[in-house]
Amino acid sequence: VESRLATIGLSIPKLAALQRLTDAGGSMPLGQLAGRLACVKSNVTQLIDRLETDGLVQRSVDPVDKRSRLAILTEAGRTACEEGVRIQRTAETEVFASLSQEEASQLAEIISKLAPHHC
Amino acid sequence: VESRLATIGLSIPKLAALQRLTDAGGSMPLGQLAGRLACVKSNVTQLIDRLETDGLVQRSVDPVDKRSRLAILTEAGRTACEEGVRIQRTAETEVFASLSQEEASQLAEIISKLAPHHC
DNA sequence: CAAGATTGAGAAATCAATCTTG
DNA sequence: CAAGATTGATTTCTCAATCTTG
Repeated sequence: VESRLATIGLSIPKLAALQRLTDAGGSMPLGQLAGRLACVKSNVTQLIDRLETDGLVQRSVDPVDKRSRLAILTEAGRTACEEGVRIQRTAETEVFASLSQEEASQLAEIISKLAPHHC
Repeated sequence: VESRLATIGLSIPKLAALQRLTDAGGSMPLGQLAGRLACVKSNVTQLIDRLETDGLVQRSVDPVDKRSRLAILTEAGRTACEEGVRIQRTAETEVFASLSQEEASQLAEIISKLAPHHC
């Protein structure tokens, strides 16, 4: 997955951030993004630094609360996200093709018990 | 797991390296260690750098092949490994206690299909 | 030249400390 | 003061390039 994403300049953490922004309609405060990505705020600060360098995201002061910064998807960011998701889906399909439908259900049930906070 | 290991100055990668060295009787060439840890050689170089700083491992030239360096467990390294394994086992037992015996078997079967190379 | 290891650069993640704003 | 974000330091990991020895 990683090597294929790299061909379009993305990585798993970068794509995850772009997806959360897309889910939220294109922008989100950095703190909220940290919550969605299940990581620490300083991590998001640096991740957005890199995405901003890539031209996929822009920062802007939150008009409502001036302490907060919004991460905003650019047009290039939107495009990269769509292409990244396509690559990701293809790779996932290949990996899980080795499981039967019943095994997939069992796995889902087991994961929900091992990691209840992520479901 | 990580926070508990941190109380004795270890981390998951550090403990993994100490365990592989213990398995091998106390010493191993760095390249071979990289194979066992399923990572790249440069990664092991740095990991052993830190373990050497901690006094848990020592480097030595391989008498057989002078290109190769051996990572050798110190007494402190052996002790830290034992204590780390104890901490790890306790934590794992707690996590998997939420699964039934049948679910544990199903998980083992599923993992063997998803990651055949690691079994 | 190959194989073992190291170095340098960069991505990713965490923590503690700090700065700004509410 | 508390909340949002950033900075600096450290760990971990990868890759490409290099050095040494076989």
